[in-house]
Amino acid sequence: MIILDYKDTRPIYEQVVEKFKLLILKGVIQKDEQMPSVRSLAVELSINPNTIQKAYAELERQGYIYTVKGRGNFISDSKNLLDERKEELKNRMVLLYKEGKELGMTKADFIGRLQEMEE
Amino acid sequence: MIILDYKDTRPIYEQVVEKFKLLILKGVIQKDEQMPSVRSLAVELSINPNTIQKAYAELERQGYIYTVKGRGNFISDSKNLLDERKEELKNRMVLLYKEGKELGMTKADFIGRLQEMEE
DNA sequence: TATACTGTACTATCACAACTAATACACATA
DNA sequence: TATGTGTATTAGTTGTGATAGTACAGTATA
Repeated sequence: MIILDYKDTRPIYEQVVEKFKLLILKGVIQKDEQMPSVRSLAVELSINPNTIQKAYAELERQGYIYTVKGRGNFISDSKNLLDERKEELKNRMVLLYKEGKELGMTKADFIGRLQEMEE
Repeated sequence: MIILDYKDTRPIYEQVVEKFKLLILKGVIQKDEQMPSVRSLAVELSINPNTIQKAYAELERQGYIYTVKGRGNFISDSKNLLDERKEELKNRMVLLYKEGKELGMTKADFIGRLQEMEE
């Protein structure tokens, strides 16, 4: 279901969180579907169950999944999460622009680069 | 000359590098001007000289400053560096856009947000 | 009820990075 | 020569990421 990148310098649990966030936001895994169990995913990825546990705890904290003790972890409703994520991306772009502005760049510099890409 | 943010989770030496890169690119410190000495800056920021040393080594590696043993660290010519930095910012924005595209966002979403800002 | 799944909690240990601390050495210059 | 530069080295502290092992509690089902 997910693949780890060992060249990536980020912590493993962060990668796991990131991958699942994408799968959930893109709708690949849907509302109330069951997540792989902590132990099975640990075996599949050849890492320690505690690391998966940490990733799941983070996903729950951020509202992406919910836990039912003794049964497993399940996907939350991601409608609002998707909108929040889109806002976050736009805000990060504004921060980039502000950084560029300090160096003498204009909106047109950024917009131009976007427009010259194929959609 | 610079101020550290202890709420920032990044390493101190990275913050020092970042702050000086901005000062140099913006022309606040100019070509051949002298950097504060490792020891004096360490005292000023109340951190260890080795940490400053690490930051300066990184700045030199990236071409922002040059070292004269026994005399001090001095600012390099930043003409090309500025252009490179602008390119880097535009590339980071492209990455943001690609991330958003996976979630169903369009160029217009990003461009719109930029345009509704006052210049 | 017994068994086998779930998640959760805790402790111990290892590795590594960031940072501090102290010291020593080499070069430049007034 | 004295003082201020950068550089190098070694040692120790702290925090984080990850592994390892164990134990416990809730759920489902044969």
